[in-house]
Amino acid sequence: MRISEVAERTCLSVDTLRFYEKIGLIDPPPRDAGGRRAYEADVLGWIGFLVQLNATGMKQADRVRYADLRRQGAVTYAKRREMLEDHRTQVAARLEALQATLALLDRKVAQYHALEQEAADV
Amino acid sequence: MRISEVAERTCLSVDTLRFYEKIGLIDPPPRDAGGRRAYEADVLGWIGFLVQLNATGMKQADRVRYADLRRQGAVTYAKRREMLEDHRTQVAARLEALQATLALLDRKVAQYHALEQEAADV
DNA sequence: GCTTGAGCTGGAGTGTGCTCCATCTTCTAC
DNA sequence: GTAGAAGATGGAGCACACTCCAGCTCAAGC
Repeated sequence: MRISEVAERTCLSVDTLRFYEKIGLIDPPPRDAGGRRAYEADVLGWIGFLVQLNATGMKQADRVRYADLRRQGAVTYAKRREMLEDHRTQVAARLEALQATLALLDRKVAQYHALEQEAADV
Repeated sequence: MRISEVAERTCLSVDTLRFYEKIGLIDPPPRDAGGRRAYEADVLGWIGFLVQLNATGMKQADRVRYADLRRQGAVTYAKRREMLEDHRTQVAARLEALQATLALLDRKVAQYHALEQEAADV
């Protein structure tokens, strides 16, 4: 798979993929005869997971650390599990905050509806 | 209330409060005899709401816009309600994404537990 | 064989949202 | 009345996570 195809399938840009490789999030893929990156299909799952970690607020430095641990294989299972458990805690907290804000927004919207009605009644 | 007290109560820094004032998120408060900001207590609720909007991903430019509308009074009720409804939609989407990731993290953690167990059994 | 487009590299630039700094004034406590 | 903390201002600097650029190579189609 060429880099443009990976970009399309992951909804990342070509530049971002090269950037992720540069900082160690993605392993350098093999190259074709012309020196171009030739990705294996299985990179898509990994990138998808990275995107999800990113979207849920895991910092780049931590994602790099996780990628490093993954590269080291089975001996880092426990450390990787701990990282994911920590992140889980963060995500759960953010989830609660988001739910609280959702409720607040609903109250505010209802308030504005009432105020608009009042103004219209005058 | 002096700026340090507002900072403490809102968990924002003094610098951030002055920055928020500069970009129009907070109205310039009256000053005391020595030229220092003397905040009214009711600013705390507003700042708390701003913090919540920020924490749930509303952009600074949009918060500034909301603050501007608020400053204009009752004639902007409908616009403000629309902004909050739009943000509600965003928050709901992020909530779903977070829930999906939470489930994924749980699966991954369970997988790692199993893998660690396997490794220990060898 | 020439054009066009994709890809390559190293490095500079960008937007967001603060955060820090130098320098000055003012208040409080001793 | 002096030291030291807190506050003020304008502007520079920073961290994060990309994003873009110049200048080059390579491959495929006409």
